[in-house]
Amino acid sequence: MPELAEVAYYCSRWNPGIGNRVTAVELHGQTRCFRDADAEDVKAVLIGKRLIGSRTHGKRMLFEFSQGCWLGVHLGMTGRLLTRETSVALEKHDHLALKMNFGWLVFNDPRQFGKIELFESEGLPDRWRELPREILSKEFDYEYFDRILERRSRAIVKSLLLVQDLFPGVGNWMADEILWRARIRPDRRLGCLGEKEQKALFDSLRFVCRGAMKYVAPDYTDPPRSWLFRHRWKAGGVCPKMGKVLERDEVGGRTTCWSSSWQR
DNA sequence: ATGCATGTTACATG
DNA sequence: ACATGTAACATGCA
Repeated sequence: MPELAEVAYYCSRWNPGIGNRVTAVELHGQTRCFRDADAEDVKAVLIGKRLIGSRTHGKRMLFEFSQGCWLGVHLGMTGRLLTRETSVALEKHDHLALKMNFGWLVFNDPRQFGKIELFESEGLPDRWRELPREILSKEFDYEYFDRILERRSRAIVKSLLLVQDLFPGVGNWMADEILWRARIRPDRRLGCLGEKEQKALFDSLRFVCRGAMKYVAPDYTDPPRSWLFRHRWKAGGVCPKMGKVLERDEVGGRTTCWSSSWQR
């Protein structure tokens, strides 16, 4: 589920913990979510620390704790963050739970494609110092975008949009939404895109990211019916522009939805 | 039972 | 070296 705006939403689910101290830690250290972290360290290090703040970058989240302690979270396919009241029991897929005075901060992930990381460093962890430009940042301008496309003429446009080092936060539904709005078929090669199409792709990329942050990030509200999003999964779903049944097939290894009469 | 899922990555292939 | 494709990861749902 979680792409750019969903990640921002889930990150904010832990806001109630900001300023509070971790009094206990429960975790399932043997699960895949701890493949890149020493579970015992996570437990030992976090107890007694105060949550200072959080940030996201694309699909990544970072929580800052006191004394130079940082918790990285990636939600994978089915991860989410939530809070639980102290009185309720933790659930099966609650792989990490931080106890605070008001309840638990919980990381839950049935499929375990998500990931927990622990960093101990004075300032921002190294991993977070050199990240690609964020799509909605001022530095992500057309010149930068053009340079990304320049040397990848053979790449399939949908696959390119999913590369996190280039377009941090874009996932499967956003990529389809972007291409639909730009009227470009997902299986096109970059090399055959015209100047106008490339410009449309850039505008659409920023539009979809901005819209996702506006609609989804605050409270997980779905985008409007004028977006492909609302139609893409329904059997017999129809293109909001053309009123014709949407196509669905695999492109670049991912299930892809597009409107063959609308996209060229 | 079968097929599929909004993610990432190691490995294979060209 | 580079670019793209595939399998694998683990679970739940229709």
